[in-house]
Amino acid sequence: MTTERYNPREAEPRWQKYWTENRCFEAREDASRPKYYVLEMFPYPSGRIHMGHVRNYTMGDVIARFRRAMGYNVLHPMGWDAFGMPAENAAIERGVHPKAWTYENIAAMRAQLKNMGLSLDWSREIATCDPDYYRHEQAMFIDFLKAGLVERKVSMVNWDPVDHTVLANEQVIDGRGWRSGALVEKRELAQWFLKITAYSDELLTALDGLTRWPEKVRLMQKNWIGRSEGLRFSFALETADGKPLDERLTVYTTRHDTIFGASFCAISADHELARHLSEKDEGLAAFRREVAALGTSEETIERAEKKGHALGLYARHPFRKDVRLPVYAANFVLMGYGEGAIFGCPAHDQRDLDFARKYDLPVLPVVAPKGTDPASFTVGSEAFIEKEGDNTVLINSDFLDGMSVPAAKAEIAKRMEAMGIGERRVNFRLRDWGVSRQRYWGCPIPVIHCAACGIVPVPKDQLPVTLPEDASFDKPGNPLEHHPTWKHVACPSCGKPAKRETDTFDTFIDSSWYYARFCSPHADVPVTPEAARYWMGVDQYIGGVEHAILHLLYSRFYARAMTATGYLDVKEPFESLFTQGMVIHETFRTLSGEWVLPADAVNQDGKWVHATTGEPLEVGGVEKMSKSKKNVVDPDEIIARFGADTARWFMLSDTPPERDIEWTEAGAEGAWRFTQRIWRLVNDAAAHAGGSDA
RNA sequence: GCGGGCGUGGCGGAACGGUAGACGCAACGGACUUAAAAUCCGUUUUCCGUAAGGAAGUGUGGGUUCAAGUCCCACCGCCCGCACCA
Repeated sequence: MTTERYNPREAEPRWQKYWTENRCFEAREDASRPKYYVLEMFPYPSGRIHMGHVRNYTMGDVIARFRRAMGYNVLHPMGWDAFGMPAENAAIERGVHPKAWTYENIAAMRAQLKNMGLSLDWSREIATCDPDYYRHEQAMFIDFLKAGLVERKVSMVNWDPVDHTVLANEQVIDGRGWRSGALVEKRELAQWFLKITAYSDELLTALDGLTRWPEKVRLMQKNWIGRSEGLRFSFALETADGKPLDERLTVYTTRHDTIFGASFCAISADHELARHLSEKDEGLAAFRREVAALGTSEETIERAEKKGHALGLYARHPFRKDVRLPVYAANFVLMGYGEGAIFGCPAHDQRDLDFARKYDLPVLPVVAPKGTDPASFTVGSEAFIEKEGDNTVLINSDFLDGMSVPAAKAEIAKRMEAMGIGERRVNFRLRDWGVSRQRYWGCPIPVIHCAACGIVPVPKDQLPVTLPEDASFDKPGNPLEHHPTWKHVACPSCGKPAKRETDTFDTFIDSSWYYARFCSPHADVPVTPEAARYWMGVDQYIGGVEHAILHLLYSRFYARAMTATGYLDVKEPFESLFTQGMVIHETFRTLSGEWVLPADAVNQDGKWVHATTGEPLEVGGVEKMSKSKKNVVDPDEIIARFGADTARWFMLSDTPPERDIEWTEAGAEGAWRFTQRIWRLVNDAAAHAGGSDA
């Protein structure tokens, strides 16, 4: 029995040094051994690692070590998702250059990760803000452009009139810019889009093949893509006094069975027809402005009352000669979905019902439970929506009477197709991916706008288009736009003065292909075919569920786009996905509501008080670690006190990896004792075996 | 509103329809120590009982079954995602 104790402060650096010096974790392609690619979502270099990183990277590390022990050739790389707003905010607030800020943070975090004893291949480290990384992103974008996977179009954006920039939906709080506090406007802006919708169907159906992904994530993506089967058809239009118009009104519906219950049509305020008519109708123009001012945040949508503005036009009912439907511009019709126009059937759609009650439109039920007397079946303030399994039939619907809903849909579709006014159509909720950002700290979009030649891609031999270092951040708006010289270039096509695109890419692009770059991080192509063939796809991907849709969907699209342009030959980048739970911790606050560090809370006779002020404290919930709630625990402190192995052991042993883990002082101490026990066990066994090599 | 998930000791959590609470943490008792830490041994679902033992018990209420934490129905609570998508 030894009385020695394990000293991580001595042992951990010694082993970490050994691993580095002997390049223990550097991966090389080796066709004679089976490969295993384990990847954790790479971090944003905020400056310090947090407990979530510790948990995430420990899980990946254990898998990497396990697979190595099994004889696999393991690739386990690390890099930095290094472009983004916080670096630019630091520049605005503290005058630090985003590049300097970012690389300082990277250095600090790299040291922290090394202290964690992770078996990472640091020879493959990449940072997305490195021109040697983003030049490939630019080259691929140009090829995507040629392949028709990129589009420039005008779209509605959240515009901050004070900061002169587009804001993401998440940056709009209560209709105001999160930074400036200015009321956000909807504005039309020409933006670059990646045509992810070209893959809607495939991204959806291929989900079934991702059997090693969490069901939850697959379902979330499925709902996000949002496939619906319906009918697109058009109404003949006429004026109030019955004069027919040349143009027709095209709508999209999944409830064509309810056509006999239609009592109005509604178009989006942004619909072409509404724009056109508003030129001569000041009331309509005012209505459109009102809708635009409302913003797009969830709360405003929820609170907004259904409102419309009658256009003075009427749509002829396709099957009832005596019926015509008033056409409105309405605030609840979205331009981005379907045709931006609907027919309203109030009896069977709650929104349509609210609208009909407000404008006193007829409510005619056309679907009812089987056996109901059509004459006595009425709809009050709640629309009758049939649920799956309900036994319902069509009523008040001429030739559809008595049919089931699916039969009625089929009949209407058939008739409209025969009449040449409609067609069955599959619609998706998924939109194209707007990737333009009016920001400095991102990858420059490699195109040039020429008055004569239009949009001209930067020739590949002139890549990368690098960011100017001497940008200034003292004015609101895009520093690239303000830069005195950077944007002025000669057109690569005609040589005349032209203007460089000053928008940069959405940083989600950077993270949509980094997994491929890790296969050959120093190559002069995005990824070499040999390396990709050997290492791709990622055998185990690990990260937070908060990326279930955006990052993981974009990456799936990007792999397809790269495959379509010959850069890759893999459609699904991540063969197996694991989403780990969050790290949570107790919270405390004073009676006046200020958050207090858990370390400052002490329990006196069953009551919590502040350790130094003695102020009584309220116990808050156990919540995700966040600076604002002051319940973060710094991994560095834990590693300094107990060593990395203890922190790692606690993260793995306390709670199943997919669930939220509560960080507790007692749990950490328990993990520390356990680490000691293991060490003694091994040390004693070694002593008995006649040697000691701790 | 729509979709999904989860409710078991003080805590993390185990239980092919077959002894509920494995294993671990914490806590408590004991040993060792001048003392503490560490370590080792033991106790630990709740209630009654000195004990032997008994009773209750997996969010709530029903049901299926020889047998239910597990299967079915209804409800309650919490969490997550989407949300005026026609």
